[in-house]
Amino acid sequence: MIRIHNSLSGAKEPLQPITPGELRMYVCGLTVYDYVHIGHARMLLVFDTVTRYLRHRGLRLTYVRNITDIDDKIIRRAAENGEPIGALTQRFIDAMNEDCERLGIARPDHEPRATEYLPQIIDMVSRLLERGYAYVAANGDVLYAVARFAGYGRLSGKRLADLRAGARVEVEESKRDPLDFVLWKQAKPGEPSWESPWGRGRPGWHIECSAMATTLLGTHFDLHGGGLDLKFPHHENEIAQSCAATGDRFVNLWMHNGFVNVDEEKMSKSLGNFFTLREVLPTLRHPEVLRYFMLASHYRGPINYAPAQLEQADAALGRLYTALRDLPPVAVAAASPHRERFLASMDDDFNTPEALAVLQTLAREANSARDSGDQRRAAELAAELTSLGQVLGLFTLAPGEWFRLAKPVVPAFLPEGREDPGHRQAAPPGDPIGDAEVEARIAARAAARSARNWAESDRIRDELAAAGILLEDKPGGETRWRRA
RNA sequence: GGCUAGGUGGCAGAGUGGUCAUGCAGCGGCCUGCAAAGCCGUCUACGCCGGUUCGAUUCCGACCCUAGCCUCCA
Repeated sequence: MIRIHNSLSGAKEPLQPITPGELRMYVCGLTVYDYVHIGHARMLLVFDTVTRYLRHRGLRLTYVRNITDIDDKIIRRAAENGEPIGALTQRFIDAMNEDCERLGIARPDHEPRATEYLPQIIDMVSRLLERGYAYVAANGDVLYAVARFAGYGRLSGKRLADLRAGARVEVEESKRDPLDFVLWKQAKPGEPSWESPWGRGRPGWHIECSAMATTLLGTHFDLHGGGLDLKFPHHENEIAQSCAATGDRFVNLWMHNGFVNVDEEKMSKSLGNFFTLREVLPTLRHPEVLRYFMLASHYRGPINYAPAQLEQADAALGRLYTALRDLPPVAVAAASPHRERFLASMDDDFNTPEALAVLQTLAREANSARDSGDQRRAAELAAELTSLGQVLGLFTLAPGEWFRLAKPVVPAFLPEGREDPGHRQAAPPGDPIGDAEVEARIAARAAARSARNWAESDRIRDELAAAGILLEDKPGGETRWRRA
């Protein structure tokens, strides 16, 4: 049985699909006005893992991840760039898709854009007005009347009185309650707008998700995810809107992924401590390193982004690839204690660190079997390792390919006014060497070795090492190499 | 101020009322011409103070500390 932590109850709950064998999941995606950063990547990877695993478990899953392509920041950024809004959003949607492809993140089944759902949004706002959950304010905006919704605050564990007391924002006088939020904004000159019963305007952020989710997945579906920062107020508001408009339950289970921190602080634009995938990926041997790094921590906890940690992930993943080398492909056993432990870990609220521990154990046992000469057993364990790792999106490379990839040498990139967090990597002192040249020098070394000329043999090895090429002499006399 | 998560060995990071996380780094050994990789062993961790218990890192209470949310944010 799969158990998932539900933010609504604060406890792990058994996953019970509304329709047996079938799941529907909505995840709040990105507002597209800039490149994807590591924090976004975590959300994308977490729900990619959830998707992969639930499907691996034989459930049919419809995965919806929206795109917010109209909002204040987009409008502002487009104006700054002197770029049409549609061009800006399309540019960053394309960039996001490229980034996802590099990371092996599968496209959702549906990727609705807010601007394609105006009729549904307007319809939902109308219903909220009809049912008395919304009102037209003096300035023409349509607002949600938070006090009308009995369950408000349940998801975030907040009480209306506490929220009002803690309000740190100046209250707009048009609001009846400081907590009321905008469903429909009146158009301002020069801003994109759509016709509505309340005049030209554009939708508030929260209503977009309610409209897209209920349109694509129905008024009651299984899972809803997003970053922890969306829990309040965005998801709280989604619940209020959707339940009030449809009278249905909306979502059974809410999942929230933790933040990516830098120096124990949340990665965010305002702190200037964010790193985009376009900056980070070129510092890694392969995008899988980032995936391994993310999987090595539980999805709900915070993770601290630091190059040293990515180094550790590189080493740990490299160890797995090492165990897979030079073994013949064999069929994967249908059942095994390792597979059981892997599934039990993942069934327990997607405990990926525990699942990775299973993979590492498989690697050790495969190496051990190989050491004791049991190639057959080693191959079986390696096959199992590969198959389980692929459930998590690992092992997209053949083992041999991994060892041909070098950790790249990149210049440091420093956000304004910040210390170098350690991205600068020293280039190997020697010149980079191509594969053919490496092979030639290894041949020369083999000749020296057979002549028992250890001085020459070691000289060649040191020379290669200086250029980032590491050699391993196998028992049969064959030498294999990898890039450091 | 209100609310919510946390504080685990040199580092990262799971987990559990009483033999094992796991990886990285270190140390010793095996293997190797020497290495590398690998294997074996080792390094005896659970913020602080009480309580419950035969026994607590794990349960309860207080305290200290950290982060997050309460404003846009994955």
